[in-house]
Amino acid sequence: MASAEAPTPGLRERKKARTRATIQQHALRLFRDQGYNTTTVRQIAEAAEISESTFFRYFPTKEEVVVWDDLDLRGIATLIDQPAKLSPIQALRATFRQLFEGLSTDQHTELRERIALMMTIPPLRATLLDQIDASMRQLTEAVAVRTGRPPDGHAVRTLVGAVIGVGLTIMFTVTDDPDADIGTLVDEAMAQLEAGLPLQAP
Amino acid sequence: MASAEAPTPGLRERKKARTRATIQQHALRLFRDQGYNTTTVRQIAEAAEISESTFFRYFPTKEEVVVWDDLDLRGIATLIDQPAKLSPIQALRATFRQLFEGLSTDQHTELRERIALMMTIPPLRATLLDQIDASMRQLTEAVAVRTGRPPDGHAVRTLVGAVIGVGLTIMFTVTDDPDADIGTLVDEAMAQLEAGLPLQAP
Amino acid sequence: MASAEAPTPGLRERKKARTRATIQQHALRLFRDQGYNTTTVRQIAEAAEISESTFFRYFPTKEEVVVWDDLDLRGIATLIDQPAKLSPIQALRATFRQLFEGLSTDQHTELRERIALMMTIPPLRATLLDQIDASMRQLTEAVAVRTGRPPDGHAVRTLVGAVIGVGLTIMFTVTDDPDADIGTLVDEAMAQLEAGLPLQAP
Amino acid sequence: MASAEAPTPGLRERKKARTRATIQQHALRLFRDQGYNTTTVRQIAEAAEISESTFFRYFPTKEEVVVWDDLDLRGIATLIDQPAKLSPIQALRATFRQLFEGLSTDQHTELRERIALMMTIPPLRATLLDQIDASMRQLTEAVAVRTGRPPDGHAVRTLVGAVIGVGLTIMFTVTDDPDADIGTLVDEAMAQLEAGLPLQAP
DNA sequence: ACAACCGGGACCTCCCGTTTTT
DNA sequence: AAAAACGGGAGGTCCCGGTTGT
Repeated sequence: MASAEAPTPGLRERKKARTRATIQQHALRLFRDQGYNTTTVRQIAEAAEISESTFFRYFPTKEEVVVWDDLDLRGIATLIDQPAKLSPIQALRATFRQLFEGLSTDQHTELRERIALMMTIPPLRATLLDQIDASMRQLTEAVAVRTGRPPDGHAVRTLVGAVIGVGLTIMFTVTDDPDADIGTLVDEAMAQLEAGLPLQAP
Repeated sequence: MASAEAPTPGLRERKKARTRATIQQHALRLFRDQGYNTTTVRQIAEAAEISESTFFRYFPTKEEVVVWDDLDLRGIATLIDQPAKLSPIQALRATFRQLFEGLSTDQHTELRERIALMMTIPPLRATLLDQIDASMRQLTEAVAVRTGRPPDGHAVRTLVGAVIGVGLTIMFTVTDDPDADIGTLVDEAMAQLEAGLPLQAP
Repeated sequence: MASAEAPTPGLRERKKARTRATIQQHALRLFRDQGYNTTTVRQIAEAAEISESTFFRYFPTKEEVVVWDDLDLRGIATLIDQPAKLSPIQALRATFRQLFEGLSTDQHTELRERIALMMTIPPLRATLLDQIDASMRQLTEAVAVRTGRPPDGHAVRTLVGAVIGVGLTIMFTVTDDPDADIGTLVDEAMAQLEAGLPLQAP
Repeated sequence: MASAEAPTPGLRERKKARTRATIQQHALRLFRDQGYNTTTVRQIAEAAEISESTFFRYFPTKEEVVVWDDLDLRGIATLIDQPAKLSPIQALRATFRQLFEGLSTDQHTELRERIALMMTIPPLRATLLDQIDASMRQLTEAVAVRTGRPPDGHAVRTLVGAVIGVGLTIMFTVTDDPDADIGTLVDEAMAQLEAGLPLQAP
């Protein structure tokens, strides 16, 4: 199978994942309360009840604690599992829907906060291009596999570019309007892409 | 008066502006050569032949030295001039075609170099988000006007997002492959968008 | 008895010795390739395919991995085995000859590298005096036993001092000239000591 | 001119030199009292009443605080003045005798204290190798000149090594036994070297 | 006024002893 | 008994505000 991971990854792995999530939650809370630059790694470590060393074992830099995300990983796996008869955009739409439906309210809030931070804090904005680049590569590869086309073909790249672009739009929107629902925005946008971007002149 | 600025700002002001520009040039050169984080303020100060203290008199933080306002999109006027019967994507495609056809070889080369710079130099990457934001706003406004829809509607934003996204893809492509022709890439991508991103599963 | 070691130390002991040697070899290679301070214990452990904890079970500190040597131990045993009729210097010369003859080419190279490291890396230089001190005490004791003199007598100490001193000289020589053969240098120097340091004014 | 420096280097320079010396003194005192590894840079900084940053401005690493160029061997001139008919060892013995006879009681005490310091304080032990190296080179050169042999020949080097080695022995002895008379120890040891290290098996 | 200097603190890497999991 | 993980803390670089010297 494609996802060659044990279904229950062992106690160790689960604990690590939990610790990782805990650190991120405390960090985001502190960032929200008192700002990014004025929050020290030491404070995060104390809040998460770990040592500073452990923090850096989980996140190589302070920036990564905001940037890190396992949505990409899960997203790819979910995408692969979509029925083969769906078109790429349909498959992506289904994937996103599943991903966002699986989020609890807390996770949804956290996601929004991370987006807002990434769009707002200069050193984090600086890393956004890397994020985009990485996401594009993963998506391109997955779409190429689904459609049997070469991953460096223009058709695949253009489609992925459009998807990433609407994602960016939504990140701007969410940053401006904290009440917006990400899942809904994404689904509507994907529907529009699926329909061929119908927006005729009046 | 506060807002009363002299038309010729006086010798002292001009000298300050020149120093400011000098510092910025040296900083950007060093950033390009050896990266942002690995370039120290001391090195910038030495290159610009000033003291570290003086650096901080001109720029409150190291991050500020990167502010960059040169690039922007000129094409709104061309977009507005397109025949009203064209759909937004058709109008955009025509606009881009005219813009790139109007470029001399030198201009084309320069454009590619600027793109490669922006994608390559970390602090410029950091400002890319501002560029994207500004471009999105302008495009959104123009498309809203063309279509008579509200500029904050999701349909318009999604369309603009997709266009910007394929633009990003092309910037990545051009950076990787210096022989690619930007105009052709853009036109092909817009054609694909116009066709509704047809990419069915095999 | 303290000195009662089994002649064949048992499988477990032999395996430990082999692991110890493996760790040391990888460490020395890494030190040579990328420097002492810039080589981490983690890298050594990975190269030797053990865990960090295991590294510290075999060597209490990172420094010890360079300093450690079983030549001394074996040297004393070999010295004791020399015929009683040999003078101390003759016995030492025979001992050294046997020791160096027993070295493979690889061991010889490794010995030279360790010497060069110890002479070159500051924190290791710092431990050299301890090495010398320990060697002197062992040698003094052994020579005192052979000659039936008190180990704190000046005659014994002076002789041992001279031997250690020429050893130091050879270490300097080997560090400067990597092509020198340690065994030959030692044997020549011991011959000269045996002859009473004949070096008359012309 | 060789030393192209102003005779009075300005208040700033003098203050820097004083700070540098102060830091070094406090560091060495702490190293002696509580060991090198167990003394932190923070402690040194506090003792010298500076900040940690300032410490690292003066010394790039903790190790560097130990660089020490004060001690050196003055005796080459005396050695050269010895009658040409003396063998190298005889000449050295005469040289040492004259040097130690010329020492006042205070100078003798100070010499012993410096020896004890160098043997006791780890970072100074670390520099001992440099001292030995320098001494060896000077001695080698002088002996080579006296005997008309090449300074890189093994005979000369071995002889010098032996002399340095007995010197080391004596330094150990003096450190252990503060009542020993250095001059006497040196003279006896040189006599033994002169006699060809006679120490037969019983 | 401008350079040099200093202090304080954040970030991050590394070492190494201790605890937990397998 | 081996590994992995963790804790604690030192070393060392950098940023940036404030002070002192020229």
